[in-house]
Amino acid sequence: MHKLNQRQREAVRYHEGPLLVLAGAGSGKTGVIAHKIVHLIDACEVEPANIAAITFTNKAAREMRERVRTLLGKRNVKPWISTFHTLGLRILREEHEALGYRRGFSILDAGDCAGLLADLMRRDSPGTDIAVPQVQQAISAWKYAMVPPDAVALDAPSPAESLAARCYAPYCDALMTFNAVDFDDLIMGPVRLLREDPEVLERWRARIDFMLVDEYQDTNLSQYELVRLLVGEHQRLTAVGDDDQSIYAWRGARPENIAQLQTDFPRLKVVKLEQNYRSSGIILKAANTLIANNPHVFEKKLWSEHGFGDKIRVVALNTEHDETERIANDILHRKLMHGGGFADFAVLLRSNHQARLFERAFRERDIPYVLSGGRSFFDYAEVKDCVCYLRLLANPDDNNALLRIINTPRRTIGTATVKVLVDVAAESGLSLLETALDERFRLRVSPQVGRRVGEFATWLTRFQREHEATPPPDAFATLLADIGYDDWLEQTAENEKAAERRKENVAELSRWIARIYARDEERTTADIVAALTLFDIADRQDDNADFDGVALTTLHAAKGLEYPHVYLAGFEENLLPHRSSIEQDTIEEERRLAYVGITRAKRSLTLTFCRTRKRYGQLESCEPSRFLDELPADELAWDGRVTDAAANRETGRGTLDQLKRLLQT
DNA sequence: GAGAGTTGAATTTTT
DNA sequence: TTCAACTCTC
Repeated sequence: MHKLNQRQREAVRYHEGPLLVLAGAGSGKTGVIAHKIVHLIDACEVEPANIAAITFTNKAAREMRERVRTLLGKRNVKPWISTFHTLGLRILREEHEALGYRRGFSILDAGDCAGLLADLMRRDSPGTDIAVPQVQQAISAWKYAMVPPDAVALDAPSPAESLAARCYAPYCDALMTFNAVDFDDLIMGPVRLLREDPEVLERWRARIDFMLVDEYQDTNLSQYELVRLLVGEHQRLTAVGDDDQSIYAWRGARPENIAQLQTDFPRLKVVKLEQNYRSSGIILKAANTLIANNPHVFEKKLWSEHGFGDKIRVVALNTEHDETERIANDILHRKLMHGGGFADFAVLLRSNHQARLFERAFRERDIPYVLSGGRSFFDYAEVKDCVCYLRLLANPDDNNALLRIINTPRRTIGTATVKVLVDVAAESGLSLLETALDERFRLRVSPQVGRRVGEFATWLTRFQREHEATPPPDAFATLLADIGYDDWLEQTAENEKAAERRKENVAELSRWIARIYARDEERTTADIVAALTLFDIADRQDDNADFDGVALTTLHAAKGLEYPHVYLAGFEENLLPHRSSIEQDTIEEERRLAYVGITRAKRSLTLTFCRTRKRYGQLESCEPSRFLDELPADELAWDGRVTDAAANRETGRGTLDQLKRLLQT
């Protein structure tokens, strides 16, 4: 506690009513939340289990848990620290019956849902050129805005939206029959229930004495609603956020939820954390000046006790090729001059495709790097297969899972057979697994086919029954042996190396299952599959946590991280701000994105832009970002022949005018 | 079930 | 331009 500054202490100690902590970048907010949890336990005698601290990502939750554990020392108490979705799952698990779900319901990830939707879209409009993600996003948007299928207008202006509207209800119905939920349902379901059932609402309110919400500016409508409902009249809520770091509006985040707090909680107290412990004075000045161009409900200005530091370098390059070379060489040069590791450097990008050139430049120079994003563990086919088997064990109605594995490993059950199975299931109202053993299905296929499908269904049903009481890790091992999965991986892999990798993935999954089971909170197969799905093995990336490489990451993925030396590449119009944001007039969010990028830097910041860049294989001329003009000119050190961004733009405009005039005459 | 050919996307992405 | 994903065919 003595390590905290006065504002931080105030935020920790105040618990009498609703509190909003406006935590600027690098102001130590995780520490504040962690200290507050401990303060509530120690000084306010709140029951640890009745404290709910909610984050957005598993990573944030893990960090929070670790901080709290360090502060608590040897004491073994467990405040509830989880993501929004895990909180939703916790409620749904206990209340699933009220919402019409059966035991062991499945959680479908985005990929599963996309497949399901693609199917529904094909059925509605064969040969449509509307992309699945578009429809998926529209439906997701309705869900997190709490708009039910029957409230959606079918005659939407755009074809994509009206297709989404037509698919919305069937999509929800399909999930219901599969006894499955998607990620949005994990929030929406509990909200619906808490709204409709006062008794359930009371029960959950009684279980939560104090709520803390991290990254509050990222909450969407249904998440805010969940918080509001659970907090109830006693209003013991601490929301921590920064409206200037809201960069997820495009996926439903409502930075206005921050201002909304004042309306919904008139007694709201506001504490601003403005002391920054990360960056040099010049970097903060740049950040402050830039973000001052956005409208604000609460004014905020970062300051620090660090020195003023080096000026911000602005480098103009001719091509994007020059840009990557320049940055790569610069990193090598600096490392040589000042020592330190590669991990002290980060190249921040607006979009993923910018990364490719950097990868090449880094490889040419043997610069180790870590790329953000990338493939998830669960994208591997073999991992998906295994998870589907587990899902099916927990939830025999999970048709989606059954379709994936009915012929994996090969059981000579082809598409034609599956189609008959699906048709009969639709007619009879049975699940696919039940249909497989049903007379009506057998009459429609040849005896051999009927026997093959029947064998599989019988085996699965029996396995399920016999292993109901088996610890899931053991059941999984037996299952793999029964289906001869390792053999199949070997047979189908292109080479030995690939086979080894795939088998290792399965082995790793087994280890995860064992590890989750050992946590003692998740006992059933359904619990474990849910944990796997919501978890996404983010910890894998942490394996490389001590890997010494340059961070090559998007601005979005860099949020919450910090680096001594930051390069912001592509500081150009049409890239930052992005072209589509200019078109859609969402410049403010782009400005916040630039702000997030700038505030990642501790000691040095370099902004680069190119005069030309290839787009769709065509050379286009570029202008420096308008945000360059919004930075304090005195603190910029220009490198390259261009000395003034505004002047540069003027000349560009002048030439354009001349061209226009030429064309007119 | 593999290989060739075609088509489409290039803004951000966690759960 | 370039790559990935999907489709079609044998």
